Amino acid sequence: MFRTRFAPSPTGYMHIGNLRTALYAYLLAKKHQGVFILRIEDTDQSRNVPAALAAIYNGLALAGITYDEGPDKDGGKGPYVQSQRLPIYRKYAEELITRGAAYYCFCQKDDKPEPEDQPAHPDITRDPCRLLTQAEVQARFARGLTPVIRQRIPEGGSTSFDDHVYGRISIENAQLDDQVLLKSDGFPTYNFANVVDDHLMEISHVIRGQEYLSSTPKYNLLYQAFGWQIPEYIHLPLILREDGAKLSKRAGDPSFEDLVNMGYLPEAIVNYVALLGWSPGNDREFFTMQDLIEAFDMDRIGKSSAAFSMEKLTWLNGEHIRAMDPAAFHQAASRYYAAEIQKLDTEKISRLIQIRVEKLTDIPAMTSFLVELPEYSVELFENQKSKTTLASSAQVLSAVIPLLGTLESWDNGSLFAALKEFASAQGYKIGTVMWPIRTALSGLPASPGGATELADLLGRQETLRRLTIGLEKLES
RNA sequence: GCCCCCAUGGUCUAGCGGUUAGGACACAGCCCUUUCAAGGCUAUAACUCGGGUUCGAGUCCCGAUGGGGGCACCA
Repeated sequence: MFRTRFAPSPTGYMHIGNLRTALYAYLLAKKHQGVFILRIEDTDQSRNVPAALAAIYNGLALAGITYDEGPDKDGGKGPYVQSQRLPIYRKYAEELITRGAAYYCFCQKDDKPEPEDQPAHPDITRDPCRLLTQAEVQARFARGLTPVIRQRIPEGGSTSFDDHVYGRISIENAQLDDQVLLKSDGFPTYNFANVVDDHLMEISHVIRGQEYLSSTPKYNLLYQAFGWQIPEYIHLPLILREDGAKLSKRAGDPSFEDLVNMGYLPEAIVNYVALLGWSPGNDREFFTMQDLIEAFDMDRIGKSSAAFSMEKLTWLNGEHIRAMDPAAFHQAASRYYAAEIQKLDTEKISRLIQIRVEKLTDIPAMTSFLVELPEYSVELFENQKSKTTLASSAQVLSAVIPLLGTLESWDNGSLFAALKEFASAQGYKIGTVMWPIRTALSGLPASPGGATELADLLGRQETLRRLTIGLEKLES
């Protein structure tokens, strides 16, 4: 039975790296008809942000990642919030002491220099409390001191483990710190809570970032001390910025929610992120969540870190937008239409722009000309490819205004037919007729739709008004 | 500083001892076309460097270089 988990700490928002970790854990579970669990790791009281919990729930929901067990979905292995499991950690930490794999440490926090004060990290020095006798420990308790519980790392030797993506990793025990398992505030550290919970929640595959690679031996020592079965490890390569730096909110790198607000489709982001560190082994790049579940294979996760490319995401987003059902796209696009645009036929607009939109946030700028004709220069009427000049444009417009004024039906088909007929009757290349009209209607060098499509959208009255403005520009 | 990991075009990647080193993004050009986009085609662009092993290394081994990560009563 595959049981995987996503175990974020509620510190703010969903990073891209977190999203991918959650996604892979979800995909692996679903691929094997397993169970995906959400566990909240809120053991650092100083870092908890109340709203962050909501961000996690929203983020997962938005991404389409659904958990089978979690804080609000009891699967019999709860509670799924670590701050609600304090007695459990204490019990197991004390058990570790009896087993000789941990010890009480009465040193004060400030006894050791802060990491940043240490210019270069010295070799690991063992904590003096390691040697405390039972009696000495009792004496300190009697004085009212509250200790932390530290892991007792074996003196010599080395500890190894097998990682699904990185293979066998081996570290000298001398490199391993006697880390704190239970803090003086009674909360466990990540290092400990993780091991206890993964065991108790029967997690079969631990999926997490590569930053845990070198501390994993410490966790294994814990599993061994308890006599617990060690889970499969799947460490994921890091996601970097394109300049090679680490992705970080502080450096302005967007979170998952930020990207959604920037006009990216959650499914496109999920698709893109899935490809960062994993490859299906063929040339396929477009995946829905269902596709991913079917195609995902943990053996195909790569080892080297990947750079997050906004450009490629943007392209993939365009692919997803184009692949949308027109009705679905219209719905997604609707909230980006300005109030004045709503007076026009927005369904028609949606059909026109769907293949041209890369991000939903492109929509306002792409459509604003429909409401207000932009100020434009008369040179816009000159276009080499369409064989237009200021003179030809003036001729075309003056002839076309009366023609369209009396056209029987006003729709794209009729408009196109009428103008095409006009062009061939006058011996014009079709572009020579269409260009000045499109230009006068949009005031732009490029527009989402051709002359007749824009005319259809704007209606007869506005079309004639804009054509007249264009003609006046040409004649002045 | 010590330890761990990684290394194919600018970016994401395929490759798993014998390939004209494949695809995608981006870029440039052409075609299509009522502008743009989309689509189609073409071009430019890569195995970090040394040593081995082998008849034969992008692929295996060692080293160097470069990059990343870890070394908290943070996760």
